[in-house]
Amino acid sequence: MTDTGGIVGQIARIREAANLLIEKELKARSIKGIVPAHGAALMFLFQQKEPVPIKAVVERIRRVKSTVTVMINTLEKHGYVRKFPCQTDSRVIFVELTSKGQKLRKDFDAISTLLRQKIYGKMPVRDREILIQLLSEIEQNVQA
Amino acid sequence: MTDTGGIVGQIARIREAANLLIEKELKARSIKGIVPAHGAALMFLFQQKEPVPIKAVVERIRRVKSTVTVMINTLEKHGYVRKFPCQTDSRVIFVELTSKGQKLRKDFDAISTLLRQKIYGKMPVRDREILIQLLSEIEQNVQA
DNA sequence: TGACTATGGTTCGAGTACGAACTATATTGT
DNA sequence: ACAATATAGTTCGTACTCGAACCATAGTCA
Repeated sequence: MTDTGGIVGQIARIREAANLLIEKELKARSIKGIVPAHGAALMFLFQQKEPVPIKAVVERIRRVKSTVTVMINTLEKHGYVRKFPCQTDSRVIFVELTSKGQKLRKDFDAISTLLRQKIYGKMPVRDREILIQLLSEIEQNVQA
Repeated sequence: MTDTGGIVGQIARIREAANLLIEKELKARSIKGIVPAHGAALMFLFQQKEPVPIKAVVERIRRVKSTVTVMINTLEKHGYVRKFPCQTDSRVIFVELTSKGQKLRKDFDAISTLLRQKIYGKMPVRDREILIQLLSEIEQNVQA
């Protein structure tokens, strides 16, 4: 976030404001122990029918495995997920949502929707499409 | 970062890629102990002719004072800034760049320019303006 | 089979980040 | 002048995040 005036600063500010809004909504719903950083992991777990290895989470959420280890532990400590070792390969540990974790789903969907509504406001659909398109372009550029 | 597919996820990814690029450039220049998060504080200090109270940094960089305290300490430990107490009001601590800190300026400007070039790539100026405009719009929306 | 390597997770150290509690010094109001 | 309050910074506890080192276990290959 080097250029306060530039586009990178702008993007950083938007992201922070979005996170703030998410935190506010979580608090409003009395959801304890969850922060925006958990979003990607929970989203991924919502989609799973079966327990998944921690490795699978690592691959999906673009975080280093040491980060995922402690994140899963935090989630476990708060009772949202459960961990247990794989029987056939004792190196792997499976994770799954508890019923308490499953219950987060509706709130997450609601918060996502709310966030999108708030962020776009009254922006016409045409402009939204243009914005997404231009963002895709710079996403490609910056990752290349 | 709840919606991986949505605009918030996209923005989060762009920001992360930008930070990665900054870190890569810092490493390429053998600059040690500096991370993207320091950017805003350094940028602010570059603009000052005189030492400034820590309070001033807090107000500028949108970080809580406890965060700034430790950040300044880290910067000090690495020799980029110096701290000393105010003579007239002994509650306040002044900060200023050391000569080592001053030397970062050119690198920061260079990295900022590089980042902007990379992020925009070959995008026409007209599109850049539209993008900034639309981002300003959602920045307003999300902060409201 | 037995050594070497690859893989899955955890641990550690350092840094960002926050909020709450705390210290010390100023300022204000009576 | 003194009590109450405001202000400036620090400290503490918790969590994310990374990279490096570390442990097991699994797989390979000679």
